[in-house]
Amino acid sequence: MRFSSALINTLRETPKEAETVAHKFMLRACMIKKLGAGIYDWMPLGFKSLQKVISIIREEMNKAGAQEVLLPVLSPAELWKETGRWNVYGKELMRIKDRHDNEFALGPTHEEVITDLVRREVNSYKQLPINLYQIQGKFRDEIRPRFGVMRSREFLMKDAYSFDRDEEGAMKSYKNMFETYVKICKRIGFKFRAVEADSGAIGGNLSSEFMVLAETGEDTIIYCEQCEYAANMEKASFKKDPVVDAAEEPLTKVHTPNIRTVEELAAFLGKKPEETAKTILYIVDGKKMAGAVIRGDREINEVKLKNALGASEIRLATPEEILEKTGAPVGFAGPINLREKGIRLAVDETAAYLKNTVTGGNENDYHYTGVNRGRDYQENLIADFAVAKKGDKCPKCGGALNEQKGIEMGHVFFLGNKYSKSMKATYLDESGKSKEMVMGCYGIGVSRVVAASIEQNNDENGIIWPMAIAPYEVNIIVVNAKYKEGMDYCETLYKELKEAGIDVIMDDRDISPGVKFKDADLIGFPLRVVVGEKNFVTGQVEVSYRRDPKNRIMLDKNSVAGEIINIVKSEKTGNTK
RNA sequence: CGGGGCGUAGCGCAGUGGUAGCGCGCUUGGUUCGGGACCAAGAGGCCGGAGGUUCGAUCCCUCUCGCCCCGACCA
Repeated sequence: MRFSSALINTLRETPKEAETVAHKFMLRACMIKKLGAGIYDWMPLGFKSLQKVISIIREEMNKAGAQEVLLPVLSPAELWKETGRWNVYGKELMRIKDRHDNEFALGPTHEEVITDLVRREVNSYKQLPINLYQIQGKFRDEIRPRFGVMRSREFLMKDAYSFDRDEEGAMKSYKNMFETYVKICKRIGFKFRAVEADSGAIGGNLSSEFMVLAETGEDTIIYCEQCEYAANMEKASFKKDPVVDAAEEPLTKVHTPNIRTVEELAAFLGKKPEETAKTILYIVDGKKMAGAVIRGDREINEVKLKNALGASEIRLATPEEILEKTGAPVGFAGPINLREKGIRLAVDETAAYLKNTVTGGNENDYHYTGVNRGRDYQENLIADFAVAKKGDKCPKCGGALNEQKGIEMGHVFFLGNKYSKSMKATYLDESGKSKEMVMGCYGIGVSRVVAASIEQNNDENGIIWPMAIAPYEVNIIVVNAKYKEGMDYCETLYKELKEAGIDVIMDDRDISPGVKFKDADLIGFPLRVVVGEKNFVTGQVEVSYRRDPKNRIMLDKNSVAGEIINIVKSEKTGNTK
């Protein structure tokens, strides 16, 4: 490509909407243009990178034995009603009606559609296992689209679905995809980490997220400094403190006027926050109230709590609801006599074994001391729903846990029979018996991958593309387009590289050299060839890496093509230095 | 959904009750040519939309649409 004819309008100033590094540079480098909130045009330069990501994913998926399909974006509401997700998926599901008032969803993911396809086409154990995937635009009506292409309402996704005869086979498929994702991340050049994750609206009970490590990531990863344990904060657990054995004290009601927070309460009673237990009231699935008891110094992880309660949605109860149901204002809820008021009681492991703790009295201005579970109150369930944080102990080895931010580029799920059951996706085994297929599903946010890569590879001047997904691998800069000998040489070099299969762009624009250098840095082509008159008259041409701009290598003009071809080929096959 | 903010040229911004400017970018000509050069001449705007007040509105008022940020976290 000649720069002079490419649609690359770089911007000197950052459009004000951009927050993150990747978003800023993608806009300035003319990779994407905004059409609306969370809706973007992919410009030629951005699309080239996107296509390279697509190619890598496609190659690895094919190598893993998956078959590519293309499913419709538009899917009938009936399919979603069959699995119940028409309601469960919530407002994030984009819904439309046709002229006959029939309802449709714009696919945010395709479990229903693929399961429907497979139940119609696959009937025999001989056809299993099978793994089908597609690369396609997905639609999600995000609460708040953000960071450009990182969280947008329409985005490109690779989604794959595996169908197996049994759990054992499905686990093999899952591991196969896990390994494939590792390969994809490595080829793209990510610094990443695979972590245990919550399954969210997709379902299933085993899942791993592939996190690209970056400060601007929206997810927090909890990992162990000593062993392999790593989990999304939504899922992460930690080793609980040992149970302290102490003689049970009598239950005592204490007047605690205007004492509402744990800090106030602990100070008032001369105790530490971890010697108290707080009770937080939730509304489960929009109807019933539930109480969650946790140690005073701990925070509730609502994702874990929601799972423990078997709920699809929970929210904090309002002060009015609390007063009406418990008879006490906010700040005085406690587990004692709560179940008698028809409130389900979940107790976190941090609070379950506390001896002689302090809780709310369910009465204005009163708390209890000397509270012991079993003697003073009975729970519906004990579970782990506390937030794990930096400094906690690893649940596997007891080592110190630490935190870091990450961008979720992919997610693999072991689904089990969630969809095959509700949608009756069955096959006949050797004995003619009908059995449910066991499924897995595997997603990669393809457009997000491009942004995540930039987030991980940049400096103050712009993007630093890894060779594998750079829009162009090499940029040839003619310092002065009117210098005929230099220009002629560049033309020859350009053709030679192109013929050798190198993705090359030549900046042949008749503008001052500073602009060309600035654009080269901003867009971030991995390799730069500079042909300037002063060097060229002595037969020298300068080559440099974007990632190491100060290191300029002077080459004989006749050896440039060969060198470049070697560098690009070796970097693309993963031999990066 | 709650709170805050912003809509004026492609991008970044000024501005005024009498229908608009600046910088960058763009076009043309010329001089430059190794880190966003210079001179000259140009093109480009229903001042987000609708209604109202007014002799007159981009400006004041009302509504609306769009966009951005923060929050939707606790006893």
